[in-house]
Amino acid sequence: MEHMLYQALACTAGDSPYECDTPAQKKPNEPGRRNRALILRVAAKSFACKGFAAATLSEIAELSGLPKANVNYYFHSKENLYQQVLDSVAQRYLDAFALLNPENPPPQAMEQLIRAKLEIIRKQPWAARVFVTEMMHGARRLPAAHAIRLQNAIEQGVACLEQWMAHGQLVAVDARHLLISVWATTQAYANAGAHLRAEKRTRRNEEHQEAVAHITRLVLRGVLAG
Amino acid sequence: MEHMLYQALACTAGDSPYECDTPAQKKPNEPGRRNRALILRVAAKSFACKGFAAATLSEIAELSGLPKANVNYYFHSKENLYQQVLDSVAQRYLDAFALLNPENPPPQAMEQLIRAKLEIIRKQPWAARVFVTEMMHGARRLPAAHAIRLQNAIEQGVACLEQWMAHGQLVAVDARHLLISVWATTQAYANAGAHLRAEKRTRRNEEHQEAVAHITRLVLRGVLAG
DNA sequence: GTCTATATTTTGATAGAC
DNA sequence: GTCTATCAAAATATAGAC
Repeated sequence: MEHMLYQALACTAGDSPYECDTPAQKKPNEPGRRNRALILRVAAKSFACKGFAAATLSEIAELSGLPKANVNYYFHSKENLYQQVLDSVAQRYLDAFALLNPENPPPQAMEQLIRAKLEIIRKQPWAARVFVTEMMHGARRLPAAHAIRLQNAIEQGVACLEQWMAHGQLVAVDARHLLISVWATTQAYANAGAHLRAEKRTRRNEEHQEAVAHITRLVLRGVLAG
Repeated sequence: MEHMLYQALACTAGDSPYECDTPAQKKPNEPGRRNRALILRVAAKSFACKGFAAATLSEIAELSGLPKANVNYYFHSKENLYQQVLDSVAQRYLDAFALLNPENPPPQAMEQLIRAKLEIIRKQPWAARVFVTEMMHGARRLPAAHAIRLQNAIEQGVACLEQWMAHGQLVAVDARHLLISVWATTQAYANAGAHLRAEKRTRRNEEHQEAVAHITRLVLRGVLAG
């Protein structure tokens, strides 16, 4: 049952005005190179806002300014396009969980985890939401390789928390619950902040730092030993 | 922007084996009475697992053991069926937020809120997940009356938290962040617990009490003054 | 590589017999 | 009220010209 934990680490929120994950970079390489990237960004936003089933290739093509058949030509199928969106953030999540390393002191490690997770959402808000929504629905479309690596990363994270508890560095609570709390809180905050997307970058950075501070304080005060 | 908060208070997780919200009660009233209830329960599960767009009336009808046209006859449209699922839990959520009352002492009030939220999920796990997923996607299908009442309930909750902080009963943090943390943590825990549904009821009650204790401890230790 | 036109499938909804 | 058969719309995917 432990291996089910990773499906529970998900939480998302409402849409917001159209703006893609990364600004369109105009590198006139091969002709299709730019189109692929463009479609991928538009698709991330579409899947994030509407979900896999409700999003349509027609709309993705239209918003990309390309004919519908072009999308199928580049990505072959809706399912594959979706999986490539997942691919574009999966590694970041693995790296984030890897921060829970028994070698590190708990307060810093957990703050780094929170910061890393918020950073993912700041850099790729739409793909990140697709990712957590996918986990939320059982991760059935997540390629098996990613799913297994994620399970391992999460189990290692739990083991790390339990080791800290055994060493008296954390209050002894259910490590799974604690990890869930951290995941859910960061994601929920990110979703609340997503509505502020239209504002200035400086404002967003302020919000971001504020969130790291608040979540870290809330979690660490609740669980730090001594 | 404050009124957007309620869209962020959402978090869900993976599916689990088929089992509906409430056991089928066999009251041979009017012929359609039982069918309506049956369809509603099956639909809640379907919408919860697949989302509005991916769920199909055909499958809902099949799982209900009824012909497809019967569903349309009872509920007229997919949209209306979905809204009736939302209706079946909306009031419980309003009641839960109402527990944040400045008259009450913060620790008890917040524990009651956590307990109430977990209780909703325990009684109507599928409808509850449909509800939070709906809020997560912008609450566009939530009937306007419900949406307005929810906004008010949430704003009153935030005001209550801020009043407690002003009186020094809570550490002064961003009240919105705090409410988000509580919502996200309870929902995430509930989702993690959803996988244990197949087990004995006693085990589930243990899990439930354990969750209330853990979440309350985590939140209150992090935020209680003094 | 790019795009127009189309085939195939699926779904929500209804018409009409019983 | 209940159910079979069907319609109309929409979406994925492909065929094939350029």
